[in-house]
Amino acid sequence: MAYWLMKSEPDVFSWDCLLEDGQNSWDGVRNHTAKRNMMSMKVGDLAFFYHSNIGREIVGIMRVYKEHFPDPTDPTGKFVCVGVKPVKAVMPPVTLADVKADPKLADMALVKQQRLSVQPVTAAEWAHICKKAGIKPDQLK
DNA sequence: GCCAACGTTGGC
DNA sequence: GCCAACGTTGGC
Repeated sequence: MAYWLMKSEPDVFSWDCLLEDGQNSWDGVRNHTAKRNMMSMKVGDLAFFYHSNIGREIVGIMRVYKEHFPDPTDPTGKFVCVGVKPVKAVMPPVTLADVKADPKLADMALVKQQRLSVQPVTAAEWAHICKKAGIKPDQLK
């Protein structure tokens, strides 16, 4: 069981779009580190949905329901995507400013590797953010 | 809109 | 294989 954080610009694909669709293929990633992370994902892993650029905040939690497969939007066939489903909204959202202001979260890739769009989250970071957001582990079943 | 960080490309 | 040039991401 691993934890992740995945970024999307909300004017391209938002948390509300995911809710509306019920599920989504996380395609369009063109970075090899992000690709490696997606290839490590297992069914049942949980991920924060982060709105980059506009909002700059964690707005939801989703679950991996389909492990990596070739990204249909990649003509070179080099990149992969995973299937995700929404689990729970993070409301109010946990903002980037919140994360930066919290010493326990200072080492998050979100802060240290600004441009990485699919990144691992440690169990401690995951638990801490959920606690901030008032989300209990049994709400993520 | 600016620009820092950083990934990629291509000449050598 | 190095590195300068260039493109993209994403915070501010």
